[in-house]
Amino acid sequence: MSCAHSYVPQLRARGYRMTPQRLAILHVLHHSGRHLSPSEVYEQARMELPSLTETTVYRTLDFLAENGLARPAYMGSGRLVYEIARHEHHHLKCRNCGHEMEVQHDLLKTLYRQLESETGYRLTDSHVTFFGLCSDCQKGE
Amino acid sequence: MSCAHSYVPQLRARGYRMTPQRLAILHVLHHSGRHLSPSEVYEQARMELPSLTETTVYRTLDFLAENGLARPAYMGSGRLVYEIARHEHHHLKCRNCGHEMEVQHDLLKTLYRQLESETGYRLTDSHVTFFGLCSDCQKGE
DNA sequence: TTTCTTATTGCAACTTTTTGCAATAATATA
DNA sequence: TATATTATTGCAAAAAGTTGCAATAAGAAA
Repeated sequence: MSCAHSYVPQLRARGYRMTPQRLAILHVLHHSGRHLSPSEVYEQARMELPSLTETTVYRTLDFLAENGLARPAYMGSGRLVYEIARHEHHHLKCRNCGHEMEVQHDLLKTLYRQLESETGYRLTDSHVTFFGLCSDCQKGE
Repeated sequence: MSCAHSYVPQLRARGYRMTPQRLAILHVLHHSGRHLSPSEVYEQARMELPSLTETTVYRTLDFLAENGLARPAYMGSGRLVYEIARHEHHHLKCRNCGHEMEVQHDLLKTLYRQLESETGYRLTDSHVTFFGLCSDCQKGE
């Protein structure tokens, strides 16, 4: 029934369990394909699993992010949103119309290397969201 | 008394007013020199201005950020923290010991240009925080 | 100085997110 | 299949952050 079953092995491998709650939440993220806020996830997942609680949604999203199945992002609302994890990427969002596009992580590789050699840090991850005006909104100025 | 008076012209120029609340909050940010959470700002600013409310702290921090006097950052706690605005910069934080260092914005200039030419966007700003292991914590692995 | 305009604040109610803990249930093992 | 282990959930309460609106006060103008 739910394509979300395909995530079971990834959890098992780390010693975690698949549950109806996680299944429902993964299912919602997987099919939406876009960024969802915790309350959007809650509303949608509740249709499949009415007993689901908000507490569990918050904890599960955090858990999925921690384990690489979901990606958290700050998209400028001041609140964290989540999407299903695919390839590693970042976001570029228009301050005017809200249009979003993905920025491939490869574009940051050079910067990562540069930072590592300058600081001695070994980089593991980052929170990156760029803001600007998309080409359409630039015309309308 | 408060060095924060030096911020008055920046507000006036934009048609805003200086108030005891803003003065107290700017003073706290200015002297701490590090990232503070809204509740830390509240606690400290209240010593100067006991009548200050939390609502005002949230609104003022947002206002100062909006007007370039403070800089907001997501430092991995999931919550927004603020520091007084100096030059434009980003942050690099150790996932292990929490040590933070600044990343000069110049380092991102090339990336900005590259993004602009590839996407057609005109970049205005970004939320950027890098995470990794500092050199000390790498040794201890 | 006094008056006027409106930016700003405080209050109270509300929404969002987090936390501790006891109860539950997913899986390994017998 | 039954039992044991412990990851996971739900509940209730707390903490963090937001919003609408009437009252206040900063600064411009008279």
